[in-house]
Amino acid sequence: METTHPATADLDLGSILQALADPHRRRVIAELAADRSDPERTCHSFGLPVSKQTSTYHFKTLRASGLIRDFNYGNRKGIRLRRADIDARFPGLLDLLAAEHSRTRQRAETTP
Amino acid sequence: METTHPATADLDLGSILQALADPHRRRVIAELAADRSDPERTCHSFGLPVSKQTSTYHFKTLRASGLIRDFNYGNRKGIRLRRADIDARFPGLLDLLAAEHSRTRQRAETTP
DNA sequence: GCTGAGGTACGATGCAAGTCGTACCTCAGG
DNA sequence: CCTGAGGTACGACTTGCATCGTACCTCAGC
Repeated sequence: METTHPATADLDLGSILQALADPHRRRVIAELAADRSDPERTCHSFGLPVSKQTSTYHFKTLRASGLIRDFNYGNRKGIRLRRADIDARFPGLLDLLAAEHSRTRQRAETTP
Repeated sequence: METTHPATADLDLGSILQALADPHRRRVIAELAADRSDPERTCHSFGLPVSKQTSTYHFKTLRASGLIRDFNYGNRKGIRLRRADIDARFPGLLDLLAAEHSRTRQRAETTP
């Protein structure tokens, strides 16, 4: 089964902003954006407080918007941030999310 | 009647991204972001293809998210982009929207 | 070749968001 | 002091979105 990802030139700011409007999806992208090593991660490694089906839905939305690319290994799946593509089309966007992520973590540590 | 605007420190990226997820609102902010002279504009100067009530709703949403500030003159009203505040909290965000705005205009001129 | 973990497909549901109708407010200008 | 343009308040309606239940798929490892 081939998962379809939009081409770099087809990345649409509207779709991306709509994808980032959801707190869960924004958290995922912020976490990915903050890690400059861009590792391949699994869906459930983010610990989203939702069911499996909902998780699938969110990651599908992220893929359709072009923010992530996913790899299907059958019983496992890997996702990776499309950093180069996003930086090329929307420079600064990922920096914003990374900054927000570190600010959120800081607040979480300060007020336990 | 006092319209309440969030303080600069209270600007929330979630609210802002949600506000920018709507095409009409994004168009307004992109247009404002592209004009570096930051003029005070009226609501209907954007020519949104919606009714008066819906327009009120959208501008209220934009104000609540902290993207714009509005001034009530009774029978007239002015709105202005909170550029300094946004640049301070989310540097690069308005540049993204401005770039998108110019790209949209270019495409509109190329394919009439 | 079963089993189980990870993931998908389809459908249903509950709630929020965008839209508009009606009615009302506010001031500038005749 | 009317009138009209710009704007708001409240309520109703409709659509879309996030969520989950049930059922099914795919591969690794035993």
